[in-house]
Amino acid sequence: MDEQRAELARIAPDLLGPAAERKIEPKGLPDLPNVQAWPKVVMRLAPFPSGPLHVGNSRMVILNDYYVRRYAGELILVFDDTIGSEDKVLEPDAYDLIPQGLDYLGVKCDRTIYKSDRLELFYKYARDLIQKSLAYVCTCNAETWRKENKAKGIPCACRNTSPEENIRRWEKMLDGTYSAKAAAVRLKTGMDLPDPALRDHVILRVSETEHPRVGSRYRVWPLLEFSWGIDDHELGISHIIRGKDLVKEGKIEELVWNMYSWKHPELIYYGRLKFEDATLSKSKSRREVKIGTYSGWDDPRTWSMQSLAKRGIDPNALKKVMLDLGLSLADISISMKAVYSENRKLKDTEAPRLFFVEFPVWLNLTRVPADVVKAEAPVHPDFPERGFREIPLTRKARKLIVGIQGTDYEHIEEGGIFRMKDFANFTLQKTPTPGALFHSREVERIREAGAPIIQWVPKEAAVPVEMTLVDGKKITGLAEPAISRIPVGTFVQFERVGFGRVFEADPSIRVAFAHK
RNA sequence: GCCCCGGUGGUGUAGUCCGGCCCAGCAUUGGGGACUUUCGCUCCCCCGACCCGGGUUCGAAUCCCGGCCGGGGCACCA
Repeated sequence: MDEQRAELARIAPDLLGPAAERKIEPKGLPDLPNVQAWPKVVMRLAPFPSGPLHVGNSRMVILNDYYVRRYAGELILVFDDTIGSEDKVLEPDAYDLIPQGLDYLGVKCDRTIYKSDRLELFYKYARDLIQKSLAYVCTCNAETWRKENKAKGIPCACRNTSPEENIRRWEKMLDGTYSAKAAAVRLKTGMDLPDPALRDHVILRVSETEHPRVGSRYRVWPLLEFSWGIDDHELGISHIIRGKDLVKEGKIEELVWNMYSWKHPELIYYGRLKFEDATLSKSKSRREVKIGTYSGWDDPRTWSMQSLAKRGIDPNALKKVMLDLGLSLADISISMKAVYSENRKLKDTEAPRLFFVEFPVWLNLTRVPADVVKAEAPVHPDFPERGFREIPLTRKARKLIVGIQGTDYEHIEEGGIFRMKDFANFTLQKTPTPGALFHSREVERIREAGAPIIQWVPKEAAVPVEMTLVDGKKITGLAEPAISRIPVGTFVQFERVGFGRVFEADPSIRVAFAHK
C-alpha cells in the first residue's frame, strides 16, 4: 500500500492531493437532498389521531423536528384525521394527547392543520381529475375488481365511461345515492403498471362513519395517498421523512404531482423499528385504557410519551437514541436499554438517593450502642454539599428493628457479616425471629472482608411506597423517612434497586419505576 | 404470481454514491478492572463484524454479475 502510494506520488503527484483533501462528509445524519431547490425547508408531522405518540412514532417526530431545526425551516402539525377504517379508529382524546407528547419532546410546530377541515379542497381536485378523465368512479365490487382487474391488469368497464357520466356518479357519491362500498373514485395510475399495488388505486370512497370533529357533515373521504398528494403541494412541503411502510403511497403521490406538473417534495424513508422489550399496540392500549386495566394513557405498557414523562425519562435520552438510528431503510430491532442508558447518564447527577426495601425481612438488632440514635446517608455520593438524609433509629419496647430486602437475607449466610449502608456492620442471625448482631461501625472492616453492603429501612419510621413497574404491576415496599420530603416529580434513585420518579405524594407516595 | 427494499461485531450505526486515509470508527450490551459506604455515575481494558461465490483492479465493505438470506407491498387503513 505504502509502496503503491509512493509510486503514485512519483508518477502522478497531483492525484494524491485532491483525494487527501476531499471533503469528508460529517458524521451523523446526512444532509437533506435538494435543499437549494426550495425557498425554505418545510416539513410536516402527520399523525393519525388514534392515541398518544408512543416510542415507535417518536422516531418520525424526532427526525422531522431535527431537520427542521438544522435548516431553520418550518414544521407543520397535520392531524391526518380522515375517517380511517374499522381497525384504524379515530380517538378524540388523541387531539390533546399528541400535542402533549410533542411538548414532552420539546417539539414546536409553527402551525396546526386538520385534514378533516380540508374536505372541500380534496373534492375540488377530485372533480377536476374526473373532468380531465384522469380519475373515474368505479362501481365494481371491490373484491372482484381486485381479482379480475387489478391482478390481471385488465381495466374494468367503469374506466372508459365519459367524464360526464363520471361526474354524475361523483354527485351520487356525495349526495348519498351510493352507500359505502357501492362506489369509489379511482385514479388512472395505469392498469398496465408492472406493480399491481399501484394499479388504478382508490383515492376517495364513501364512509358513513361519524367523525369526532366534523360529525356526519361529509360522507366521501379521501385516502392518504390522495389527500397528501394534494396537501404536500398545497402546504408547500419540501421534504418528507417517514417510515417505509408508506413508499407505495409515495409513488401514488408522485403520480398525482405529475398529473398537475407540480414540483416533487423530496421523499425520504426509514425502515421499520421494533423494540425487543416493548410491545407497541395502539389498538390494544386503547382497549385496555377504556376498560381500565391500564391506569390511563400514561400506563407504562402504552409506551406513550406520557408514560415516559411519568417515569422520568428525559426526552433527550429518547432523542439521542432515535437520531443515532439514522435514516437506514433496513428494518431494525433495538432495546429500550439504549434509552435507559442515556437516561442514566443524563439524570444520575440530579437523582437523590434513597433506601427502598420491597419485601422486608425484619431484623431485631442487638448490641447496637445506646448512643447510636440515627444514621446519616448522603443525598448524592458525588455531591456531599447536598447534605445528608437522617434515618432515625428509634427503639420501641427496647427493641431496634430494621428491614432488609428478602433477597439479601437469603443470600447472606447465617453468621455472615454485612453492612447496612451508611450505618454499621452486623452479623446475620437466621434464627426463627431473624436478627443481626452489631459488629462494628467502620466501613473499612467490610471492604476488607469483601462483604455485601445493603440498603435497609427502620421499622418505626419507614414510609410505605407503591411502585409501578414497567409491566404495569404495582409493588408495595417501604422507603426511608426522607422520602416524605421529596417533592412530587422528583427523579430518585432507590439504591441497589433502580431509578424512578415520584408522581404522587398525597394521600400516599407513588413512584413510577424507570429503569435499573 | 407480480412488484419493492434491505444484508458491517449480540444490538444499532459510520464508511458504500465519488475504490486506496478501513488489517473497518463510534455507541450500547456482555466480560474484566479502577474509583466508590449502591448492582448508580465516571474512567480504563477486553471479546466481537464487512451474507456467499465469481469478476474488474496494483488495490474492493465500497464497482459489476450470479446466488443466498431477511423484510415489505399488492385494502374503498394510516
